[in-house]
Amino acid sequence: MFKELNPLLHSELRLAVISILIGVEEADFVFLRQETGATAGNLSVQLDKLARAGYIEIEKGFRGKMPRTVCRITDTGREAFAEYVEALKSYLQL
Amino acid sequence: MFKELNPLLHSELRLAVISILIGVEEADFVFLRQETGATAGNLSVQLDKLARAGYIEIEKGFRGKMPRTVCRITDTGREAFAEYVEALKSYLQL
DNA sequence: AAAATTTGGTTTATATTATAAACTACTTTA
DNA sequence: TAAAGTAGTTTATAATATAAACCAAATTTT
Repeated sequence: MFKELNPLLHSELRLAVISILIGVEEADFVFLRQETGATAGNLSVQLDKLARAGYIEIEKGFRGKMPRTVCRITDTGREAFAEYVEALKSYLQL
Repeated sequence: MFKELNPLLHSELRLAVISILIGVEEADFVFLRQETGATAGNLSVQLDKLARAGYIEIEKGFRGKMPRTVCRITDTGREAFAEYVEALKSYLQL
């Protein structure tokens, strides 16, 4: 009846991050922070969880002299998101 | 950009319960347990949270000699669910 | 050129949540 | 009448989300 909701995606902030990354080539920490309104600490933790799950790739570099963390969604992440949306539909009758 | 997700509804089991109750006149504890696959303890706790929020009504009675807990969604609950679904759409681009 | 502030984060502590395990009270069956 | 089942509740524990505190380097201010 109800499909299981991937707990890694069933989280407001992580879902927002994935939702952003789905639509763009890449996004950096500052941008994600602005778009989601999250605190830096929270964002840092949640990005790490997504990366450990293999749903996103995180690349740390520099823009000029300032550190810059760039995120990209992976194929695994894209798949997981699609499944999550399918599962949700069983709850929302969309 | 992203709408806030009502944390009371953004929970797998509570969402399943509301999803069931949206579609029926009423449902009892045993039925909800079967449909959701939840443990009795978990269901009991989550039903209580939904009731305290005014999202469902709980009526305790008897069927013959056995206790029977019947649940019904309220207008408040229906509204909250509709808003939750709308909010979700901002994450899922549905 | 120090000192203070800002930027871009990470780590750690805390509060909340979800969940299962343990328990209660009563009923049915052997 | 003892054992097992039914219908739940309460409590303990583990997992989670989140913010607060922190850090290092860069930039700005005085």
